[in-house]
Amino acid sequence: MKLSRSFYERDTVEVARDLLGMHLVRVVQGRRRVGRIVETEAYLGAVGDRAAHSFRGKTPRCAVMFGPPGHAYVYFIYGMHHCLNVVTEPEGRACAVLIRAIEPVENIDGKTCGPGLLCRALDIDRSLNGADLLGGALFLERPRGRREAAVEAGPRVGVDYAGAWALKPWRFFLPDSDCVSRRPAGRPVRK
DNA sequence: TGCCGGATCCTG
DNA sequence: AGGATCCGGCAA
Repeated sequence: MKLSRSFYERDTVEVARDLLGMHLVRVVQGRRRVGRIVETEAYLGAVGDRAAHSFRGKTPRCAVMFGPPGHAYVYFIYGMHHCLNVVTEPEGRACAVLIRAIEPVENIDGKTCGPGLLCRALDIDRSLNGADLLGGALFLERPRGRREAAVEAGPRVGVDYAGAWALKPWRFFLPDSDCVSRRPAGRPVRK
């Protein structure tokens, strides 16, 4: 069942946590590519989050964040990767949730553990920036029989420049998944 | 107009 | 540890 506008129009941290276990669906040439979301991060433009693209106000790149909830904010980074966000909260708050990792469920080729990799696997680029997530090309679904799973939180990845905001535990992931782009801070996992 | 660095990923 | 490789955002 497709997630409704009201699902997105809520507190961003809650949305980020609730998105774990949901299915991300990308339709390419009538074929559904589906992945299970296992890692997200909340970005709160509304409260001055220095790590958020919207922190310094509305610019052409992040304009979609200032729009209505339930739309895709896709940006291009490091000259070679795309990242997918979903816009949250009432219009104008400029908040979004970054989708960082999915597990393959249906018709997925290639790696999907990491924001750039999942966009490559799902053929997501800036042509989808601003796309309505209640439309047919890109949307999220609550899978039937979605099971309860352990959730962990920690600091967001790659935002050390954001000072105190970098410490906020706004990264959420399913620790039981082996498809998490980066382990929590601390010692690397040994085998 | 120029330049600096990034919500990343891969290789060595 | 460092390179790839574009472009957004800010300073000048």
